[in-house]
Amino acid sequence: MLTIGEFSKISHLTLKTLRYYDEIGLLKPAFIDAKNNYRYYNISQLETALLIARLKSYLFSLEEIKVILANWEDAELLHSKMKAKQENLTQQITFYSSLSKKLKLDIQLLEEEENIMGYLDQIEIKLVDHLTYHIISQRKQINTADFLRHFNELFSKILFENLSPIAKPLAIFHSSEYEPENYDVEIAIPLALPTNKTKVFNPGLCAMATLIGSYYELPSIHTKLHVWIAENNYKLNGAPFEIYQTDPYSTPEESNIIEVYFPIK
Amino acid sequence: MLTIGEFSKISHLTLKTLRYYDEIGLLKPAFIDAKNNYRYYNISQLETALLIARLKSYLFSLEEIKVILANWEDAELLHSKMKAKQENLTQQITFYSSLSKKLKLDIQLLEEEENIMGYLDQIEIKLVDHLTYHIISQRKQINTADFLRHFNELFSKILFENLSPIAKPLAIFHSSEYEPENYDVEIAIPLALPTNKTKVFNPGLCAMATLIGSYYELPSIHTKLHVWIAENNYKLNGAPFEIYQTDPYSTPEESNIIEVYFPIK
DNA sequence: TATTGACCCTCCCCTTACAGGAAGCATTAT
DNA sequence: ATAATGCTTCCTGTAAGGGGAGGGTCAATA
Repeated sequence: MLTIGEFSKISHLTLKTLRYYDEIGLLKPAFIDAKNNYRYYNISQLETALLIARLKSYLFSLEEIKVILANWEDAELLHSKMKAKQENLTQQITFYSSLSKKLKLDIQLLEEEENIMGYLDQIEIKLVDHLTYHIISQRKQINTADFLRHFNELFSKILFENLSPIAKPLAIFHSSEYEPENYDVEIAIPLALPTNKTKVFNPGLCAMATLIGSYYELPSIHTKLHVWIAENNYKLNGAPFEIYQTDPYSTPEESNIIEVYFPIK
Repeated sequence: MLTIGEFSKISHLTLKTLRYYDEIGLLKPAFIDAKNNYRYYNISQLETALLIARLKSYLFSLEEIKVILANWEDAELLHSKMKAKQENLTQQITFYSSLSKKLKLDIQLLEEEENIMGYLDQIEIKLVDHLTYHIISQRKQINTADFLRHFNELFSKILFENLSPIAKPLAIFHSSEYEPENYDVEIAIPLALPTNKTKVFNPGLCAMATLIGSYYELPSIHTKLHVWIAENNYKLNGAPFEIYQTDPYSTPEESNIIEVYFPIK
């Protein structure tokens, strides 16, 4: 039997860590003296501690490690978890690599003594008096991560019912705040002929900017439009919407073209 | 002036986030109505929000971003921070890559139906009745991260005073628990002749195992030794120590050779 | 045997960057 | 007038412990 101090010394886990592992049930001491609450560990628990440390070094969470330990006999589980973790790691690596690239570009900009926010000045704004469309649409509260899925849902419906779109698809944003997991969005497709399922979409005068690239630049476009609207003494007049000029499903992220409209007066 | 909801919609920052940024002083609304505490933002603050989001995407902490914003005129500061962050990122990438490699090896082991802890069985333990040394030593509370630095300190002292080592350097561990930032370690070098600065080091009978590879395998060695000592009915008899057969400074981590000794009886 | 120093315990607060929700005003639309 | 939004503050929770306070225990020494 080892005291917690001895166990700590051998396993290279701090006292705090050992007590915490006890608390969350990851590594409970083999024996606890009832009268003074001293923790005592078995020699064999040292190997469990090693295993935990190894899994932790692979960035498993303690919760995951607990599950793995509880099913230690199940080699298949361990195997799949490790496979998943490696997949995870490679994703992290590609994520960091692309970040590193972007950062490098910004550093270059800085070294050429340009402002890193300079790209904002590249965004052009046009006034558009928009056409009237007959649209078929679905309005929903969605998670922004599932946006594409909902898009495709409507697409297949159109195809299935043999309706013919007359213009690119669009999305209208009704949310009154930014809530990425519960976004009030209306996905719509303009049709050539009005039916009992279509409605009229007539936003009137709009300020428009074109976004080329990843969706994550969207706040820049919105900001730019709002600054422009304020500077030119217009007022917002209805829900903003976007028209997708390229298929967001098959187009690589960086060459997406999205037109962003704000109805104004 | 924009209400918090409008600002949220444009900037794609949630209400929670905006209130939090206000709280920590990262992005304070331009105006707060004193009678109802409503927050109102300037249009120009949208660009600040964009900047914050951009820096955040580069994994700067909010605290770092605050510093950068406070010194926005200082282009040199921004440049150095970004350089540092990129250095940081490349380190992360190499770290994840090496992790991924190790993980891959373990997955292979699993697929060959071997236990991933099997390496423990490879560790051989020998009984050694150790020689007596005259050592010159320094005992200190150190941070394990600075271990090598302290080692070199003693080395240069030896060189400077023209003393001749007779055996490899060693370290004796007196800590009663594992405390990586405050580790009670005695670094020692055996000398040929006793002087008034040396003392006798005579650990007696020891169990010994050799660690080849990175320091982070040390808990395995300790565990193995303790299991062995318990199984063979010995008892610990003094502070464990390590003898460095290779120069930890110039040897690549994975081919380090360290002998780990536990005095026993 | 008394004491001292080492060792152990529990409990509470702190960390990051918010999310979730409750309870209660304020404003706006119908 | 009423209802629906919108805004506020306040509390709790997250992962994996670290830091420290305050107090009980153990083993070796005087």
